[in-house]
Amino acid sequence: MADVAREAGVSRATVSRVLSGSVDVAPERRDRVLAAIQELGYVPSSGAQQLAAGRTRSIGLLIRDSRNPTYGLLHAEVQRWAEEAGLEIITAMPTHHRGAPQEMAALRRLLGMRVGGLLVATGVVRTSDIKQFTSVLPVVSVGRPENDPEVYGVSYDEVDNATQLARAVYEHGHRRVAVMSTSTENSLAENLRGDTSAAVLRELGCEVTKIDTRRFAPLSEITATMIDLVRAGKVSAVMFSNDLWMLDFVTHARRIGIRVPRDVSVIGCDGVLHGLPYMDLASLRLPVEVVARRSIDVISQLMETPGSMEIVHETYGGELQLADSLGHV
Amino acid sequence: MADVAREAGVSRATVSRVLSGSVDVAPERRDRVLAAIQELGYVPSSGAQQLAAGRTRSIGLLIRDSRNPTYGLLHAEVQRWAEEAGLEIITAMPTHHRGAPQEMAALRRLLGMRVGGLLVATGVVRTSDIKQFTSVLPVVSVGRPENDPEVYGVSYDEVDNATQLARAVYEHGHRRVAVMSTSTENSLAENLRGDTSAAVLRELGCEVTKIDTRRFAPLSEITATMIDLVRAGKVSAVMFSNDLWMLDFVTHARRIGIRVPRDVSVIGCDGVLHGLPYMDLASLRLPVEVVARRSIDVISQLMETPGSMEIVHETYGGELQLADSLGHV
DNA sequence: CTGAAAGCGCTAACAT
DNA sequence: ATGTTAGCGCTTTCAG
Repeated sequence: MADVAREAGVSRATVSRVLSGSVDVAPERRDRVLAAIQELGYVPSSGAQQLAAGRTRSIGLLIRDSRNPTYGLLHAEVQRWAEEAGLEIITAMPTHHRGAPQEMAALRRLLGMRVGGLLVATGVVRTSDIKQFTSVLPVVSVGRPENDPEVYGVSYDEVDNATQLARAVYEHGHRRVAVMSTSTENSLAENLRGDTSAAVLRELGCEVTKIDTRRFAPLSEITATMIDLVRAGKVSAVMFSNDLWMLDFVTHARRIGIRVPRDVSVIGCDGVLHGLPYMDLASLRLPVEVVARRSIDVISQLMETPGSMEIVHETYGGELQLADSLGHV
Repeated sequence: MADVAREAGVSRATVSRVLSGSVDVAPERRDRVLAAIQELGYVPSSGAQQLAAGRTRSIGLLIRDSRNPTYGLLHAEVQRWAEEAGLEIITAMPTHHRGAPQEMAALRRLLGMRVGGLLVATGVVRTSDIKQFTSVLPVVSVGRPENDPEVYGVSYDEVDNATQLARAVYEHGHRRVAVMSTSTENSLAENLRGDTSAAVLRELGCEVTKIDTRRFAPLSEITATMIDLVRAGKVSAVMFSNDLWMLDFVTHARRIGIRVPRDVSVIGCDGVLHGLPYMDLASLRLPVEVVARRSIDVISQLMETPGSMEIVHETYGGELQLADSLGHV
C-alpha cells in the first residue's frame, strides 16, 4: 500500500479512502491512485483490513461435501444469493464421514477468520455444540431441523415432507412397507424424515419395517438389507431417506432381476438428482432454492442490525414428484 | 489473547508459542494456557496470524458452481486431499453465468486473503488473465486444458477422451453424427472435446454436423436444435459435450416420442452423474479423483519449496462407459 | 524456557 | 479534502 501511495504521490490514508470509496477524494488524485494500483497489481490484504476495521462482511458457511448433489445445489444457491446481497461467503467443507469433531474444527476455522455470521448446513453437528457461538455472532441452521430457541433456522419441513411421502405410499396401495431412517450421526434431517414416515404409516395401519442405519453405513449395506426384505416378500414398497440410497437400491436390484415397480415399489427424497424423471423414480423435491435465499435474507439482516429479528424457525415443505416407481394405485 | 495470557499468568508470547507448538513450553504452563483457552473460548484471529507471520498455509480454490455434479465431486475431492495434506482450502465460487470478469474478481478476493497458492478449476477464465499472478504464488490449472509454459496444469486428456468417444460412436456403426461443442466462453475443456471429436469422426469418413453453442446458451436451445436434426433424419447419433446436455435431450426426446437408441443414439461425457448406468446412457468417466489428488500434490510441493518443480502439464484420460444408448454395432 | 518490544498492512479518528 | 497517528491481534527476534 505504501508503494501505491508513493507512486501516486499521496498518503496511505488516501489510498485507503479510494479503496473503500466511503469518503470523497479529489477525482484527479483518485485516478492517480487507481492507476498506481493497476500498475503495481496491488491487492489489499483482507486480513489487515479486517484487523484494522474490526469487522467483516463475510459470512461463514459450514456445508456438507458436495458429492451429494443436493448439497452442491444448496452451496451454489447460497453463493448466488450472497453475491446478490453483496456478502462474501467463506466455505468450510469438512469431509463427510469424519463426523462432528471434524465439523467443529471447521467451524473454529471460520471463527478464526472472524466472519460476521455463520450458516450451518451440515447434518451432523449438534445445535448444542454451536450454541456457544450465538453470543458472538448470528448463527443460522440451514436445511436441518432446528428448534433451539437461541438459534435461527431456515429449513425443510421434514414432518410435512415425511407425511406427504408416507401418504403417497399408502395411497398407492402399499400396506407392508420398509422405511429407512438415517443415523442421527449422519443426518438429523434424514433421521427425522424416516421416523416420521414410519409413524405416519403405522398410524394408517401399515405394517412397517424400520431400518435404522449405522453411523456412516455404506450404501451397499442398506441396499443389501432392503433386497433381503424384498426377496423374503416382507414388503411391497421401500421408502428411502434420500434419493442416492434409492438409486443404489434400484441399480443393484435390477442387476439381480428384481424389477421396479413390478416386484417392489420405491420412493426417495430430495428430488435434486438429475434424471429422476427420466428414471421414473418417485421422490419429493426439497425447496433448496427458497431455503438458500431465506437463509441469506435472515443472516444479512442479522448482520446489518444484530438482534433486529426475533429467533425464527422457518420451514418449507417440498413437492411430491410421483413416478412409476411407486406402482399403480 | 491478552485475556488468555492473563488468565494463565503468562505473557502473550507464551500463549502464541503453545498455539503454534513450534517452541517448547514448560508442560505445566502449557496446560494452564490450554485451560484458559478452553475456558474463554478463545479462537485466534487467522487474519492477525497471517499478518504477523507473513504467510499462510491456505490455498485458494476458484471453482465453478456445484450445480454441475462434476464440479461438486471435484470440489469435495480437492477438499479431501487438501485436508489430508494439512492444507486449508479457501473456496471462491463465482456464479457460473457471470463470465470471466466475475471470475477475476473472485480470484482477487483470494489473493486478498494472501493464499499461498491458487487452484483454478473454472472453465471460463483465460490463462492469459491468471498469468500475472504466477510471479507471486504457484498457480495450477485444474481440470481444464492448459499449455501455457508458466502455469502448471493437472487436467483431463481431452484429446484422448474425445478420440475414445468418437471411435466408440464410429464403431457402433454411426456415419452421420451431430457433435456439440460448447462455447469457449462457457468451457474451454468442453470446447476442445467437441472440436476434437468432430475432427476424428471426419477423419474416419463420417458426415459430421457440428453444433457450436452460443455463450451461456440454455439447455433447451441445444436440445431443440438436436431434436430438429434427428427429426429431419440427418443424423443417427448425437455426441454431447457433457452428460447434462445429453440428459436434457433424452428427457425431452422421449416426451415427444423419439426413442433412444431406437430413433437416435447418444453419448455424453463426464460420467459423474448418478444413475447413468441405470439410465443406460453411454458416457466417459473423467478421472476427477486423480486430478484432484495430483493437483494437491503439485501445489503442496510448490508451496513447500517454490520452484522445486518444473512446470508440468499432466493429463489423465477417462474411461469409456458404454451403454445401450449408443445403439448396437 | 520466557518476556519485552517491534512490527505485519490496514482503517479511523483527529487534525489541518 | 488530505495527512498524521494510533492501534487492530498476532508472531518473532532479541535479551535474559
